Amino acid sequence: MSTSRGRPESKLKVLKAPSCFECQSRHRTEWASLTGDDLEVLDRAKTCNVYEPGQVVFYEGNACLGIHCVEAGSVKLRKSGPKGDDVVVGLAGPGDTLGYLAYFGDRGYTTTAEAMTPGRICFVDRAAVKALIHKSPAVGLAFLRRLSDDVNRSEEERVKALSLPLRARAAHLLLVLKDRSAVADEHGRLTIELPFTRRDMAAMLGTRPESLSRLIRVFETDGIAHFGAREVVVPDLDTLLDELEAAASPAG
Amino acid sequence: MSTSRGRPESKLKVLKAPSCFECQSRHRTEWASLTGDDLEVLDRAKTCNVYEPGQVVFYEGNACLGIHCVEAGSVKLRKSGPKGDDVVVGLAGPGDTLGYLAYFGDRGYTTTAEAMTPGRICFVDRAAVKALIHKSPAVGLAFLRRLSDDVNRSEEERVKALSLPLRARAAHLLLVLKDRSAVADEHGRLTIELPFTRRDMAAMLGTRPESLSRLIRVFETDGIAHFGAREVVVPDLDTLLDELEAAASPAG
DNA sequence: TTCCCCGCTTGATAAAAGTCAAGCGGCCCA
DNA sequence: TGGGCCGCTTGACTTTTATCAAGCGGGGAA
Repeated sequence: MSTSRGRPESKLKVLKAPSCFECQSRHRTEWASLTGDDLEVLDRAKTCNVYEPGQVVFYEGNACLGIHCVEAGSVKLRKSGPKGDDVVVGLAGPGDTLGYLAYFGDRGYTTTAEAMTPGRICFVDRAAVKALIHKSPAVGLAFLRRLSDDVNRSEEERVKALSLPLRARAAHLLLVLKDRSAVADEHGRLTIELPFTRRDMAAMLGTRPESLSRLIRVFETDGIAHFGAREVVVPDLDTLLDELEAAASPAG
Repeated sequence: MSTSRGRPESKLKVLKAPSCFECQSRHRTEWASLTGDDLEVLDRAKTCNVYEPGQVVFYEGNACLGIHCVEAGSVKLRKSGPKGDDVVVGLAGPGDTLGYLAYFGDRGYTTTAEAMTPGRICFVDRAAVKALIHKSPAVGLAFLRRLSDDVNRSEEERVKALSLPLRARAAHLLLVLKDRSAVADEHGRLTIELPFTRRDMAAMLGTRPESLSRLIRVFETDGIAHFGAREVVVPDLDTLLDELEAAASPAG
Protein backbone atom coordinates (compact mmCIF):
# COMPACT_ATOMS: atom_id res chain seq x y z
CA MET A 1 0.00 0.00 0.00
CA SER A 2 2.96 2.31 0.62
CA THR A 3 6.05 2.13 -1.61
CA SER A 4 5.15 0.75 -5.02
CA ARG A 5 1.68 1.51 -6.28
CA GLY A 6 2.06 -0.84 -9.25
CA ARG A 7 -0.92 -1.66 -11.40
CA PRO A 8 -4.14 -2.65 -9.68
CA GLU A 9 -3.45 -6.32 -10.53
CA SER A 10 -6.75 -8.07 -9.97
CA LYS A 11 -8.02 -5.63 -7.37
CA LEU A 12 -10.81 -8.01 -6.46
CA LYS A 13 -9.26 -10.60 -4.23
CA VAL A 14 -11.27 -13.74 -3.74
CA LEU A 15 -10.80 -15.28 -0.34
CA LYS A 16 -12.07 -18.56 0.95
CA ALA A 17 -10.76 -18.17 4.46
CA PRO A 18 -13.54 -16.37 6.40
CA SER A 19 -16.38 -18.48 7.66
CA CYS A 20 -20.03 -17.64 8.16
CA PHE A 21 -19.81 -19.47 11.47
CA GLU A 22 -17.41 -16.89 12.81
CA CYS A 23 -18.76 -13.86 10.98
CA GLN A 24 -19.51 -11.15 13.54
CA SER A 25 -21.83 -9.35 11.12
CA ARG A 26 -24.02 -12.30 10.26
CA HIS A 27 -26.23 -11.88 13.32
CA ARG A 28 -27.44 -8.60 11.91
CA THR A 29 -28.27 -10.09 8.50
CA GLU A 30 -31.29 -12.00 7.32
CA TRP A 31 -29.26 -15.19 7.80
CA ALA A 32 -29.16 -14.60 11.54
CA SER A 33 -31.56 -17.45 12.28
CA LEU A 34 -29.55 -20.10 10.46
CA THR A 35 -27.81 -22.81 12.44
CA GLY A 36 -26.20 -26.19 11.88
CA ASP A 37 -26.68 -27.67 8.44
CA ASP A 38 -28.40 -24.61 7.02
CA LEU A 39 -25.53 -22.40 8.07
CA GLU A 40 -23.20 -24.93 6.55
CA VAL A 41 -25.01 -24.54 3.23
CA LEU A 42 -24.59 -20.78 3.40
CA ASP A 43 -20.94 -21.06 4.35
CA ARG A 44 -20.14 -23.37 1.49
CA ALA A 45 -22.07 -21.34 -1.06
CA LYS A 46 -20.59 -17.96 -0.23
CA THR A 47 -17.66 -16.36 -1.98
CA CYS A 48 -15.78 -13.70 -0.11
CA ASN A 49 -14.39 -10.60 -1.83
CA VAL A 50 -12.22 -7.74 -0.65
CA TYR A 51 -12.98 -4.25 -1.92
CA GLU A 52 -11.07 -1.01 -2.01
CA PRO A 53 -12.70 2.45 -1.87
CA GLY A 54 -14.30 3.33 -5.18
CA GLN A 55 -14.61 -0.25 -6.32
CA VAL A 56 -18.01 -1.20 -7.64
CA VAL A 57 -19.75 -4.25 -6.21
CA PHE A 58 -22.45 -4.28 -8.88
CA TYR A 59 -23.87 -1.95 -11.49
CA GLU A 60 -27.44 -0.74 -11.85
CA GLY A 61 -29.14 -2.63 -14.64
CA ASN A 62 -26.85 -5.63 -14.61
CA ALA A 63 -28.29 -9.09 -14.08
CA CYS A 64 -28.50 -10.17 -10.46
CA LEU A 65 -26.78 -13.48 -9.81
CA GLY A 66 -27.33 -13.61 -6.09
CA ILE A 67 -27.25 -11.68 -2.85
CA HIS A 68 -24.31 -9.82 -1.35
CA CYS A 69 -23.52 -9.60 2.31
CA VAL A 70 -21.44 -6.82 3.85
CA GLU A 71 -19.10 -8.20 6.49
CA ALA A 72 -16.98 -5.09 6.88
CA GLY A 73 -16.71 -1.67 5.30
CA SER A 74 -19.35 0.71 4.06
CA VAL A 75 -21.06 0.89 0.73
CA LYS A 76 -22.85 3.62 -1.20
CA LEU A 77 -25.93 2.80 -3.27
CA ARG A 78 -26.43 5.06 -6.28
CA LYS A 79 -29.27 5.28 -8.73
CA SER A 80 -29.18 7.15 -12.01
CA GLY A 81 -31.89 9.77 -12.04
CA PRO A 82 -34.16 10.95 -14.87
CA LYS A 83 -31.40 13.33 -15.88
CA GLY A 84 -27.95 11.89 -16.35
CA ASP A 85 -27.08 12.53 -12.72
CA ASP A 86 -26.51 9.94 -10.04
CA VAL A 87 -28.35 10.14 -6.77
CA VAL A 88 -27.27 8.36 -3.62
CA VAL A 89 -30.30 6.48 -2.35
CA GLY A 90 -28.76 4.56 0.50
CA LEU A 91 -25.76 3.51 2.53
CA ALA A 92 -24.94 0.03 3.72
CA GLY A 93 -22.57 -1.28 6.37
CA PRO A 94 -21.64 -4.47 8.18
CA GLY A 95 -24.63 -6.77 8.54
CA ASP A 96 -26.48 -5.33 5.57
CA THR A 97 -27.36 -7.45 2.58
CA LEU A 98 -27.35 -6.04 -0.94
CA GLY A 99 -29.08 -7.01 -4.14
CA TYR A 100 -32.10 -8.66 -2.54
CA LEU A 101 -34.34 -6.16 -4.27
CA ALA A 102 -33.18 -7.31 -7.69
CA TYR A 103 -33.21 -10.91 -6.57
CA PHE A 104 -36.79 -11.01 -5.35
CA GLY A 105 -38.06 -8.66 -8.02
CA ASP A 106 -36.43 -10.86 -10.64
CA ARG A 107 -34.86 -7.98 -12.52
CA GLY A 108 -31.50 -6.27 -12.88
CA TYR A 109 -29.89 -4.45 -10.01
CA THR A 110 -31.83 -1.29 -9.29
CA THR A 111 -28.81 0.56 -7.93
CA THR A 112 -25.05 0.70 -8.33
CA ALA A 113 -23.19 -0.36 -5.19
CA GLU A 114 -19.79 1.20 -4.62
CA ALA A 115 -17.44 0.60 -1.74
CA MET A 116 -16.64 3.75 0.23
CA THR A 117 -14.07 2.19 2.53
CA PRO A 118 -11.94 -0.95 2.37
CA GLY A 119 -14.11 -3.88 3.28
CA ARG A 120 -15.16 -7.44 2.77
CA ILE A 121 -18.37 -8.38 1.01
CA CYS A 122 -19.49 -11.95 0.49
CA PHE A 123 -21.63 -13.23 -2.31
CA VAL A 124 -24.27 -15.95 -2.21
CA ASP A 125 -25.53 -17.22 -5.53
CA ARG A 126 -29.18 -17.55 -6.55
CA ALA A 127 -29.36 -21.30 -6.13
CA ALA A 128 -28.12 -21.19 -2.56
CA VAL A 129 -30.47 -18.34 -1.65
CA LYS A 130 -33.38 -20.23 -3.12
CA ALA A 131 -32.46 -23.39 -1.24
CA LEU A 132 -32.09 -21.54 2.06
CA ILE A 133 -35.39 -19.75 1.71
CA HIS A 134 -37.19 -22.98 0.99
CA LYS A 135 -35.50 -24.74 3.89
CA SER A 136 -35.95 -21.99 6.40
CA PRO A 137 -39.12 -19.86 6.50
CA ALA A 138 -37.42 -17.54 8.99
CA VAL A 139 -35.07 -16.35 6.27
CA GLY A 140 -37.97 -15.45 4.00
CA LEU A 141 -39.70 -13.66 6.84
CA ALA A 142 -36.53 -11.75 7.63
CA PHE A 143 -36.37 -10.51 4.04
CA LEU A 144 -40.07 -9.65 4.13
CA ARG A 145 -39.39 -7.62 7.21
CA ARG A 146 -36.42 -5.94 5.62
CA LEU A 147 -38.31 -5.05 2.45
CA SER A 148 -41.20 -3.78 4.50
CA ASP A 149 -38.82 -1.49 6.37
CA ASP A 150 -37.38 -0.32 3.07
CA VAL A 151 -40.78 0.57 1.62
CA ASN A 152 -41.63 2.39 4.79
CA ARG A 153 -38.45 4.40 4.85
CA SER A 154 -38.66 5.19 1.18
CA GLU A 155 -42.26 6.41 1.39
CA GLU A 156 -41.47 8.60 4.36
CA GLU A 157 -38.56 10.11 2.50
CA ARG A 158 -40.71 10.65 -0.53
CA VAL A 159 -43.37 12.50 1.41
CA LYS A 160 -40.68 14.61 3.08
CA ALA A 161 -39.05 15.35 -0.25
CA LEU A 162 -42.40 16.58 -1.53
CA SER A 163 -43.59 18.61 1.39
CA LEU A 164 -40.57 20.00 3.22
CA PRO A 165 -38.50 22.99 2.16
CA LEU A 166 -34.81 22.57 1.49
CA ARG A 167 -33.76 23.74 4.91
CA ALA A 168 -35.85 21.11 6.67
CA ARG A 169 -34.78 18.39 4.26
CA ALA A 170 -31.17 19.17 5.02
CA ALA A 171 -31.82 19.05 8.77
CA HIS A 172 -33.52 15.70 8.27
CA LEU A 173 -30.57 14.34 6.32
CA LEU A 174 -28.22 15.31 9.13
CA LEU A 175 -30.46 13.50 11.59
CA VAL A 176 -30.38 10.37 9.47
CA LEU A 177 -26.61 10.52 9.17
CA LYS A 178 -26.41 11.08 12.91
CA ASP A 179 -27.97 7.68 13.55
CA ARG A 180 -25.32 6.20 11.34
CA SER A 181 -22.18 7.79 12.72
CA ALA A 182 -22.52 10.27 15.54
CA VAL A 183 -19.84 10.85 18.16
CA ALA A 184 -20.74 13.07 21.09
CA ASP A 185 -18.19 14.94 23.19
CA GLU A 186 -18.61 15.88 26.83
CA HIS A 187 -20.65 18.99 26.02
CA GLY A 188 -23.19 17.11 23.91
CA ARG A 189 -21.67 18.35 20.65
CA LEU A 190 -22.20 15.79 17.93
CA THR A 191 -19.68 15.08 15.23
CA ILE A 192 -21.23 13.40 12.22
CA GLU A 193 -19.40 11.92 9.28
CA LEU A 194 -20.38 13.16 5.83
CA PRO A 195 -19.46 10.35 3.48
CA PHE A 196 -20.30 12.34 0.33
CA THR A 197 -19.15 15.19 -1.77
CA ARG A 198 -21.22 18.36 -1.68
CA ARG A 199 -22.42 17.52 -5.14
CA ASP A 200 -23.81 14.19 -3.94
CA MET A 201 -25.42 15.78 -0.92
CA ALA A 202 -27.05 18.37 -3.11
CA ALA A 203 -28.48 15.63 -5.34
CA MET A 204 -29.79 13.76 -2.30
CA LEU A 205 -31.53 16.93 -1.16
CA GLY A 206 -32.93 17.65 -4.59
CA THR A 207 -31.05 20.89 -5.05
CA ARG A 208 -27.91 22.33 -6.70
CA PRO A 209 -24.47 22.50 -5.15
CA GLU A 210 -24.69 26.31 -5.17
CA SER A 211 -27.89 26.29 -3.16
CA LEU A 212 -26.47 23.77 -0.73
CA SER A 213 -23.39 25.89 -0.29
CA ARG A 214 -25.54 28.87 0.59
CA LEU A 215 -27.64 26.80 2.96
CA ILE A 216 -24.51 25.63 4.73
CA ARG A 217 -23.52 29.22 5.30
CA VAL A 218 -26.93 29.94 6.79
CA PHE A 219 -26.65 26.92 9.09
CA GLU A 220 -23.24 28.16 10.19
CA THR A 221 -24.37 31.69 10.97
CA ASP A 222 -27.46 30.38 12.75
CA GLY A 223 -25.25 28.13 14.85
CA ILE A 224 -27.18 25.05 13.82
CA ALA A 225 -24.27 23.11 12.38
CA HIS A 226 -20.65 23.66 11.43
CA PHE A 227 -19.43 22.00 8.27
CA GLY A 228 -16.04 20.57 7.57
CA ALA A 229 -15.10 18.92 4.32
CA ARG A 230 -16.21 15.48 5.39
CA GLU A 231 -17.91 16.05 8.72
CA VAL A 232 -20.47 18.18 10.51
CA VAL A 233 -20.43 19.37 14.08
CA VAL A 234 -23.84 19.92 15.64
CA PRO A 235 -23.49 21.91 18.88
CA ASP A 236 -27.01 21.19 20.06
CA LEU A 237 -29.25 18.45 18.79
CA ASP A 238 -32.41 20.24 19.90
CA THR A 239 -31.60 23.23 17.75
CA LEU A 240 -31.36 20.90 14.77
CA LEU A 241 -34.62 19.20 15.68
CA ASP A 242 -36.26 22.60 15.89
CA GLU A 243 -35.56 23.04 12.18
CA LEU A 244 -37.88 20.15 11.43
CA GLU A 245 -40.52 21.29 13.88
CA ALA A 246 -40.45 24.76 12.40
CA ALA A 247 -41.21 23.36 8.97
CA ALA A 248 -44.02 21.22 10.35
CA SER A 249 -45.81 24.08 12.07
CA PRO A 250 -44.71 27.46 10.72
CA ALA A 251 -46.99 29.25 13.20
CA GLY A 252 -45.45 27.65 16.29
CA MET B 1 -80.18 2.61 -2.17
CA SER B 2 -82.88 4.63 -3.91
CA THR B 3 -85.92 5.92 -2.02
CA SER B 4 -85.16 6.29 1.66
CA ARG B 5 -81.64 7.36 2.57
CA GLY B 6 -82.20 6.57 6.22
CA ARG B 7 -79.32 6.51 8.68
CA PRO B 8 -76.15 4.66 7.73
CA GLU B 9 -77.21 1.73 9.95
CA SER B 10 -74.14 -0.44 10.24
CA LYS B 11 -72.63 0.74 6.99
CA LEU B 12 -70.13 -2.09 7.09
CA LYS B 13 -71.98 -5.15 5.94
CA VAL B 14 -70.30 -8.43 6.70
CA LEU B 15 -71.01 -11.07 4.11
CA LYS B 16 -70.12 -14.70 4.17
CA ALA B 17 -71.43 -15.54 0.74
CA PRO B 18 -68.52 -14.89 -1.68
CA SER B 19 -65.95 -17.60 -2.02
CA CYS B 20 -62.23 -17.41 -2.72
CA PHE B 21 -62.72 -20.30 -5.12
CA GLU B 22 -64.87 -18.17 -7.37
CA CYS B 23 -63.16 -14.84 -6.80
CA GLN B 24 -62.17 -13.37 -10.15
CA SER B 25 -59.64 -11.05 -8.54
CA ARG B 26 -57.77 -13.70 -6.60
CA HIS B 27 -55.57 -14.67 -9.52
CA ARG B 28 -54.00 -11.26 -9.42
CA THR B 29 -53.26 -11.46 -5.70
CA GLU B 30 -50.43 -13.09 -3.82
CA TRP B 31 -52.82 -15.99 -3.12
CA ALA B 32 -52.92 -16.85 -6.82
CA SER B 33 -50.86 -19.99 -6.40
CA LEU B 34 -53.09 -21.53 -3.74
CA THR B 35 -55.14 -24.60 -4.61
CA GLY B 36 -57.10 -27.33 -2.86
CA ASP B 37 -56.70 -27.46 0.89
CA ASP B 38 -54.64 -24.30 1.11
CA LEU B 39 -57.27 -22.35 -0.75
CA GLU B 40 -59.84 -23.86 1.55
CA VAL B 41 -57.92 -22.47 4.53
CA LEU B 42 -57.95 -19.01 2.95
CA ASP B 43 -61.62 -19.24 2.10
CA ARG B 44 -62.61 -20.23 5.59
CA ALA B 45 -60.42 -17.62 7.24
CA LYS B 46 -61.55 -14.64 5.19
CA THR B 47 -64.25 -12.20 6.17
CA CYS B 48 -65.87 -10.23 3.40
CA ASN B 49 -66.89 -6.59 3.81
CA VAL B 50 -68.76 -4.16 1.62
CA TYR B 51 -67.62 -0.55 1.51
CA GLU B 52 -69.17 2.69 0.35
CA PRO B 53 -67.20 5.64 -1.02
CA GLY B 54 -65.44 7.51 1.75
CA GLN B 55 -65.49 4.60 4.14
CA VAL B 56 -62.19 3.84 5.78
CA VAL B 57 -60.80 0.31 5.62
CA PHE B 58 -58.06 0.98 8.15
CA TYR B 59 -56.36 3.94 9.75
CA GLU B 60 -52.68 4.82 9.70
CA GLY B 61 -51.12 3.93 13.02
CA ASN B 62 -53.72 1.39 14.07
CA ALA B 63 -52.65 -2.15 14.89
CA CYS B 64 -52.64 -4.50 11.94
CA LEU B 65 -54.71 -7.61 12.54
CA GLY B 66 -54.27 -9.18 9.13
CA ILE B 67 -54.20 -8.59 5.41
CA HIS B 68 -56.96 -7.11 3.26
CA CYS B 69 -57.79 -8.19 -0.23
CA VAL B 70 -59.61 -5.98 -2.72
CA GLU B 71 -62.14 -7.98 -4.71
CA ALA B 72 -63.92 -5.04 -6.28
CA GLY B 73 -63.79 -1.25 -6.08
CA SER B 74 -60.88 1.12 -5.78
CA VAL B 75 -59.10 2.34 -2.70
CA LYS B 76 -56.99 5.38 -1.90
CA LEU B 77 -53.97 5.06 0.38
CA ARG B 78 -53.18 8.19 2.37
CA LYS B 79 -50.28 9.02 4.62
CA SER B 80 -50.11 11.96 6.96
CA GLY B 81 -47.12 14.10 6.07
CA PRO B 82 -44.71 16.01 8.31
CA LYS B 83 -47.16 18.87 8.32
CA GLY B 84 -50.73 18.05 9.23
CA ASP B 85 -51.61 17.42 5.60
CA ASP B 86 -52.52 14.09 4.06
CA VAL B 87 -50.72 12.88 0.98
CA VAL B 88 -52.05 10.17 -1.32
CA VAL B 89 -49.27 7.66 -1.74
CA GLY B 90 -51.07 4.99 -3.71
CA LEU B 91 -54.19 3.59 -5.27
CA ALA B 92 -55.39 0.02 -5.10
CA GLY B 93 -57.95 -1.92 -7.11
CA PRO B 94 -59.26 -5.45 -7.62
CA GLY B 95 -56.53 -8.01 -7.06
CA ASP B 96 -54.48 -5.78 -4.78
CA THR B 97 -53.77 -6.72 -1.21
CA LEU B 98 -53.54 -4.11 1.55
CA GLY B 99 -51.86 -3.98 4.90
CA TYR B 100 -49.07 -6.43 4.10
CA LEU B 101 -46.55 -3.72 4.82
CA ALA B 102 -47.75 -3.38 8.39
CA TYR B 103 -48.12 -7.13 8.71
CA PHE B 104 -44.59 -8.06 7.67
CA GLY B 105 -43.04 -5.03 9.29
CA ASP B 106 -44.82 -5.91 12.51
CA ARG B 107 -46.06 -2.39 13.15
CA GLY B 108 -49.20 -0.33 12.80
CA TYR B 109 -50.67 0.46 9.42
CA THR B 110 -48.42 2.88 7.62
CA THR B 111 -51.26 4.40 5.61
CA THR B 112 -54.96 5.09 5.85
CA ALA B 113 -57.00 3.14 3.30
CA GLU B 114 -60.22 4.74 2.13
CA ALA B 115 -62.69 3.37 -0.39
CA MET B 116 -63.20 5.65 -3.40
CA THR B 117 -65.97 3.61 -5.01
CA PRO B 118 -68.40 1.00 -3.72
CA GLY B 119 -66.56 -2.27 -3.42
CA ARG B 120 -65.89 -5.47 -1.61
CA ILE B 121 -62.75 -6.03 0.43
CA CYS B 122 -62.02 -9.25 2.26
CA PHE B 123 -59.98 -9.62 5.39
CA VAL B 124 -57.63 -12.44 6.35
CA ASP B 125 -56.44 -12.52 9.93
CA ARG B 126 -52.83 -12.82 11.06
CA ALA B 127 -53.06 -16.45 12.08
CA ALA B 128 -54.36 -17.55 8.70
CA VAL B 129 -51.74 -15.51 6.84
CA LYS B 130 -49.02 -17.02 8.96
CA ALA B 131 -50.31 -20.52 8.37
CA LEU B 132 -50.56 -20.02 4.62
CA ILE B 133 -47.07 -18.60 4.35
CA HIS B 134 -45.61 -21.49 6.27
CA LYS B 135 -47.54 -24.02 4.19
CA SER B 136 -46.87 -22.47 0.84
CA PRO B 137 -43.50 -20.88 0.03
CA ALA B 138 -44.98 -19.48 -3.19
CA VAL B 139 -47.13 -17.11 -1.14
CA GLY B 140 -44.10 -15.76 0.69
CA LEU B 141 -42.25 -15.35 -2.59
CA ALA B 142 -45.22 -13.54 -4.11
CA PHE B 143 -45.17 -11.06 -1.24
CA LEU B 144 -41.40 -10.69 -1.55
CA ARG B 145 -41.92 -9.89 -5.19
CA ARG B 146 -44.66 -7.43 -4.38
CA LEU B 147 -42.62 -5.63 -1.76
CA SER B 148 -39.66 -5.54 -4.07
CA ASP B 149 -41.81 -3.86 -6.71
CA ASP B 150 -43.05 -1.41 -4.11
CA VAL B 151 -39.56 -0.41 -3.02
CA ASN B 152 -38.59 0.01 -6.63
CA ARG B 153 -41.54 2.19 -7.49
CA SER B 154 -41.17 4.26 -4.38
CA GLU B 155 -37.48 4.91 -4.94
CA GLU B 156 -38.07 5.93 -8.53
CA GLU B 157 -40.77 8.31 -7.41
CA ARG B 158 -38.52 9.70 -4.75
CA VAL B 159 -35.72 10.41 -7.18
CA LYS B 160 -38.19 12.03 -9.57
CA ALA B 161 -39.67 14.12 -6.78
CA LEU B 162 -36.19 15.36 -5.97
CA SER B 163 -34.85 16.05 -9.41
CA LEU B 164 -37.73 16.99 -11.69
CA PRO B 165 -39.45 20.37 -11.83
CA LEU B 166 -43.14 20.63 -11.12
CA ARG B 167 -44.15 20.55 -14.76
CA ALA B 168 -42.38 17.27 -15.39
CA ARG B 169 -43.68 15.75 -12.17
CA ALA B 170 -47.21 16.58 -13.25
CA ALA B 171 -46.64 15.01 -16.66
CA HIS B 172 -45.31 11.94 -14.94
CA LEU B 173 -48.35 11.71 -12.69
CA LEU B 174 -50.63 11.81 -15.70
CA LEU B 175 -48.64 8.99 -17.29
CA VAL B 176 -49.00 6.90 -14.14
CA LEU B 177 -52.75 7.55 -14.01
CA LYS B 178 -52.96 6.71 -17.69
CA ASP B 179 -51.78 3.15 -17.00
CA ARG B 180 -54.54 2.89 -14.46
CA SER B 181 -57.52 4.19 -16.38
CA ALA B 182 -56.96 5.40 -19.92
CA VAL B 183 -59.61 5.26 -22.61
CA ALA B 184 -58.52 6.12 -26.16
CA ASP B 185 -60.89 7.37 -28.83
CA GLU B 186 -60.46 6.84 -32.57
CA HIS B 187 -58.08 9.80 -32.90
CA GLY B 188 -55.73 8.57 -30.20
CA ARG B 189 -57.05 11.07 -27.67
CA LEU B 190 -56.72 9.66 -24.19
CA THR B 191 -59.26 10.26 -21.46
CA ILE B 192 -57.84 9.66 -18.01
CA GLU B 193 -59.76 9.56 -14.77
CA LEU B 194 -58.58 11.87 -11.99
CA PRO B 195 -59.74 10.24 -8.78
CA PHE B 196 -58.64 13.16 -6.59
CA THR B 197 -59.45 16.70 -5.73
CA ARG B 198 -57.06 19.39 -6.92
CA ARG B 199 -55.89 19.73 -3.35
CA ASP B 200 -54.88 16.07 -3.22
CA MET B 201 -53.18 16.25 -6.59
CA ALA B 202 -51.22 19.28 -5.47
CA ALA B 203 -50.05 17.42 -2.37
CA MET B 204 -49.00 14.43 -4.48
CA LEU B 205 -46.95 16.76 -6.66
CA GLY B 206 -45.43 18.54 -3.71
CA THR B 207 -46.94 21.90 -4.49
CA ARG B 208 -49.90 24.13 -3.55
CA PRO B 209 -53.34 24.10 -5.13
CA GLU B 210 -52.72 27.62 -6.51
CA SER B 211 -49.58 26.52 -8.29
CA LEU B 212 -51.29 23.44 -9.67
CA SER B 213 -54.14 25.55 -10.92
CA ARG B 214 -51.70 27.77 -12.79
CA LEU B 215 -49.87 24.77 -14.18
CA ILE B 216 -53.13 23.37 -15.48
CA ARG B 217 -53.76 26.59 -17.35
CA VAL B 218 -50.30 26.33 -18.92
CA PHE B 219 -50.95 22.73 -19.95
CA GLU B 220 -54.24 23.84 -21.51
CA THR B 221 -52.75 26.69 -23.52
CA ASP B 222 -49.85 24.49 -24.61
CA GLY B 223 -52.32 21.88 -25.79
CA ILE B 224 -50.70 19.20 -23.66
CA ALA B 225 -53.78 18.25 -21.67
CA HIS B 226 -57.31 19.49 -21.05
CA PHE B 227 -58.63 19.25 -17.55
CA GLY B 228 -62.15 18.54 -16.45
CA ALA B 229 -63.20 18.33 -12.83
CA ARG B 230 -62.49 14.63 -12.53
CA GLU B 231 -60.80 13.74 -15.81
CA VAL B 232 -58.05 14.80 -18.20
CA VAL B 233 -58.03 14.58 -21.95
CA VAL B 234 -54.61 14.15 -23.53
CA PRO B 235 -54.80 14.83 -27.28
CA ASP B 236 -51.41 13.36 -28.04
CA LEU B 237 -49.44 11.06 -25.80
CA ASP B 238 -46.15 11.98 -27.45
CA THR B 239 -46.59 15.62 -26.56
CA LEU B 240 -47.02 14.58 -22.94
CA LEU B 241 -43.98 12.33 -23.09
CA ASP B 242 -41.98 15.22 -24.51
CA GLU B 243 -42.57 17.05 -21.23
CA LEU B 244 -40.57 14.43 -19.41
CA GLU B 245 -37.85 14.29 -22.06
CA ALA B 246 -37.54 18.05 -21.96
CA ALA B 247 -36.85 17.93 -18.24
CA ALA B 248 -34.32 15.13 -18.67
CA SER B 249 -32.26 16.94 -21.28
CA PRO B 250 -32.99 20.68 -21.28
CA ALA B 251 -30.67 21.20 -24.25
CA GLY B 252 -32.57 18.84 -26.54
C1' DT C 1 -85.65 28.04 -4.14
C1' DT C 2 -82.20 30.43 -1.80
C1' DC C 3 -78.24 30.73 0.85
C1' DC C 4 -73.98 29.21 2.40
C1' DC C 5 -69.96 26.58 2.39
C1' DC C 6 -66.14 24.84 0.15
C1' DG C 7 -63.18 23.83 -3.50
C1' DC C 8 -61.15 26.01 -7.17
C1' DT C 9 -59.21 29.85 -9.62
C1' DT C 10 -56.98 34.36 -10.25
C1' DG C 11 -54.04 38.31 -9.28
C1' DA C 12 -50.34 40.70 -6.84
C1' DT C 13 -46.38 40.23 -4.30
C1' DA C 14 -42.69 38.00 -1.65
C1' DA C 15 -39.54 34.33 -0.95
C1' DA C 16 -36.93 30.47 -2.48
C1' DA C 17 -34.19 28.20 -5.60
C1' DG C 18 -31.97 27.82 -10.16
C1' DT C 19 -28.73 29.64 -13.57
C1' DC C 20 -24.72 31.83 -15.28
C1' DA C 21 -20.19 33.38 -14.51
C1' DA C 22 -16.15 33.82 -12.02
C1' DG C 23 -12.74 32.99 -8.49
C1' DC C 24 -10.45 30.24 -4.81
C1' DG C 25 -7.82 26.35 -3.19
C1' DG C 26 -6.48 21.61 -2.62
C1' DC C 27 -4.72 17.61 -4.84
C1' DC C 28 -2.72 14.95 -8.31
C1' DC C 29 0.60 14.48 -11.73
C1' DA C 30 4.33 15.81 -14.53
C1' DT D 1 7.95 22.37 -7.51
C1' DG D 2 4.75 24.10 -10.73
C1' DG D 3 0.59 23.74 -13.43
C1' DG D 4 -3.86 22.33 -14.25
C1' DC D 5 -7.98 20.05 -13.01
C1' DC D 6 -11.86 19.66 -10.11
C1' DG D 7 -14.81 20.52 -6.40
C1' DC D 8 -16.48 24.10 -3.79
C1' DT D 9 -17.92 28.79 -2.96
C1' DT D 10 -19.60 33.41 -4.03
C1' DG D 11 -22.09 37.07 -6.46
C1' DA D 12 -25.57 38.88 -9.64
C1' DC D 13 -29.58 37.92 -11.85
C1' DT D 14 -33.70 35.13 -13.54
C1' DT D 15 -37.17 31.86 -12.94
C1' DT D 16 -40.08 29.28 -10.23
C1' DT D 17 -43.01 28.67 -6.49
C1' DA D 18 -45.27 30.11 -2.18
C1' DT D 19 -48.14 33.31 0.18
C1' DC D 20 -51.84 36.41 0.88
C1' DA D 21 -56.18 38.14 -0.50
C1' DA D 22 -60.19 38.04 -3.12
C1' DG D 23 -63.73 36.36 -6.18
C1' DC D 24 -66.38 32.69 -8.66
C1' DG D 25 -69.52 28.83 -8.87
C1' DG D 26 -71.52 24.31 -7.85
C1' DG D 27 -73.79 21.24 -4.47
C1' DG D 28 -76.13 20.51 -0.28
C1' DA D 29 -79.18 21.97 3.46
C1' DA D 30 -82.83 24.75 5.30
